[in-house]
This record gives sequence, structure tokens and C-alpha cells, in this order.
Amino acid sequence: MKSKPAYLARISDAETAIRATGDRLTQPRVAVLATLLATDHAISHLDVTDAIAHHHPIDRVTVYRVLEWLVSMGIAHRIAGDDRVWRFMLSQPPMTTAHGEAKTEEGQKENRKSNGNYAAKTHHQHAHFTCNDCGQTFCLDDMPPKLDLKLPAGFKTVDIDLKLRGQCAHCTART
Amino acid sequence: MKSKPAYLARISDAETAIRATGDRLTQPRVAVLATLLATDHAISHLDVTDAIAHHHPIDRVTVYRVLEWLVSMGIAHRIAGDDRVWRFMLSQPPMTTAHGEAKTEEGQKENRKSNGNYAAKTHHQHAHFTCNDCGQTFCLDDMPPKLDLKLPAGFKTVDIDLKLRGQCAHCTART
DNA sequence: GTTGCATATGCAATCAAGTCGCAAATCGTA
DNA sequence: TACGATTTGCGACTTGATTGCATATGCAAC
Repeated sequence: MKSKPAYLARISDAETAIRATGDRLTQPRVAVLATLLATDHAISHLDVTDAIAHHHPIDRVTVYRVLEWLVSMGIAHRIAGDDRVWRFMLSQPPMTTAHGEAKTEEGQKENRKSNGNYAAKTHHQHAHFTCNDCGQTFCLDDMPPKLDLKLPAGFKTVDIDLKLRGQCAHCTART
Repeated sequence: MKSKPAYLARISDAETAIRATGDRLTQPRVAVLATLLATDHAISHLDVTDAIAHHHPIDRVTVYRVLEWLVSMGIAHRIAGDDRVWRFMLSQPPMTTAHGEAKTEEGQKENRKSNGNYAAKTHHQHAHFTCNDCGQTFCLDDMPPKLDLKLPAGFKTVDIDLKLRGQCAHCTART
């Protein structure tokens, strides 16, 4: 199915980004991050495992842990799917980097800083789109929607997740 | 903990609503729906099971199935939690009925009709708020936010889920 | 009121995502 | 090159949810 692993092309980008974190540069981390770099939609730990295992074996627990590490570094973020499976994708949607240059060290560090405990002031906001046909989840953070929303008195919002479902451009074109 | 099962007070309301579906009126269905009617936030199947089991034993599988049935009838809807646990609450938030009158048969029938396969035109929209402190999830459908959002070309939205996290009124007051 | 049958329930077994503990391997440094 | 801290891999385990099937139940026809 996956004849030539697409993630191989992103390995050096992945290495750069991982080195920028200051943590250890390991094969599994490189492979997982390269996989994320090579995709434009959110993928599950299983997707990651499959994509990599094709090329060289990797333990699923390791994938879980690397993914979690990437999230804690602010490099990736997780999305709760409707099938109660976590999906992951880069914090900066790869659309902006996939055909350009990899993330810079500064970018990573900034992400990292703002991550640790982001409970405070910032309204963290994400928007995702899941296609009912192909099941893929895309990140819409490029176009943050304006929300006009008033909460009941006393409610304080810290974090906003907008999840859209429908038909993606690709599936629309096919019908 | 739950000294007097609150759901008992809602049993006749539940019976009315279930009869309105045309399907069988069974003890488990009544008990589960009455439990949902008696709460103002989204609860898990386990919450439902516990609440009922206190009064008379019920199998957890039955709870799953009844909950699923309620969703298919359009009476309840499910919310994917951050802990990969489904939570359920009435489609019409019970705040509007809890201290007033139970849902009418007409209301139920209407729900049911619009549910079956709602893929078509309607933008189904839900807004939920989960408290980071107490963990409770509330339905904010009373105050639909206005969304100003443009999707990439070709994307068609059918369904919108807005999930907010923060601190609920109760927990805010306590701090 | 009784009977028959479709439908729901209860139980046990099973599935799958995700986590934990620990020994062995690996990375970066002294 | 060797050492020590960090990661990885493996197996066992947890837990929410699902499936199959025999039994029980609701409802309608008689």
C-alpha cells in the first residue's frame, strides 16, 4: 500500500526540529516527527506506527511516548476523534511548511515555552475539519473563525476547540 | 453518596417521552432516560449505571444500548470527552425542562424526524463547556455562538461542534 | 386473560486504545 | 572510549466499549 515511505524525505527537517528542543535525538523521534511532517492531516498513533514500521520496526508504545513528547514540546497537538482515538498533527499546520522550509529553532523554542502550562491567560483555539467520507481530519488554524459567544455568568473559557464535520474538498470534487 | 436517586422524580416524564417514540416501553429505557432528565450536564454511561444501580440493578451493556437507542431517536446526543469516554445528555438541554414541564410528545416526534439521517442541509451545531476543575460538561446550545468562518474552497460543513474548556460558574465562585 | 412472537435484556467473552514497570539499548558527554 | 542518564522495547495490564447468544419481557392478537 505504502510503497515508498513519504516520511523519508522529511528526516533532516525532523532532525533539525528535534535538536532544537535540546532533548535527545533518537531514531524513533526522528521517524515519528518526519511522518507528521510528511502529512497534511491529523493521524493516529496507529497510522504513524504503520507508516514507519514499513521501513523499520518500531514499538507502538514508543510511538505513544514520542507523540506525547512532541505534544509536551509544543511541536504537535492532539485531537480527540469521534471514534475515541487520538490523532496528532503539527502545531504549525504543515501546509505552511511542507513545501517550504522546516520549522526554525526559534519557532520551536517559542512553542515550547508557551506550552508547559498554558492555563493562564491565553485563549488557546483550534479548529479542525473531519471529512465524513474519507475520514481525514484537517487543521483549519490558518483561518481562525471569529466567535461571538457569550457564556453564562461566571464561566471562564481557557481553551476553544472547534470541530467541523462535512465533506472535504477532495471528496466534494469526486462526487 | 447518592442517597435518594434523583431520577425517580422524572420517571413519568421519561415514560411519556419513550411512548412517543413508538418503540417499546421498558424499565431500563425509563430508568436511563429519567436519569438524563434529572441531570443538567453530560454524564457517562458509568454515571448512568451507578445512578440507576443504586435503586435497582441494571447491566452496563443495557445502558450502552439504551443510550445508543436514545441517540438514534434524537432524544439524546453524545459528546466525545477528552478522556475518550462518551458522555450523553438530552438533545434539548434539560435546563429548559428540568424545573418546568417535561418534553411533549410533539417535541420528541419532531426530534426523531429530524434525526434519522441529518446529513442533508441542516447545520447541526452544538456547543459544550467542560470545566477543568470539576470535570463536568455542560451544554451551551441555548446560546448558539455566531461563527464567522470561511473554509478552504470545496469544503462543505454539515455539523459543528464547539468545545470550550475552562472554569464553570460553580468552581469560579469557589475560588 | 392467555398466547405467540418480535424485540430487549443480561451475561460472558472479546476487542482495542492506551498505560505501566522494568530490563536492555542508546545518546551525548566527560 | 567509557560512563551515566535517558529512551526504547517488551509483556502484562487497565478500561471503555462491542459482540453473540440464550433468556426474559412487552405488546398485540386472539
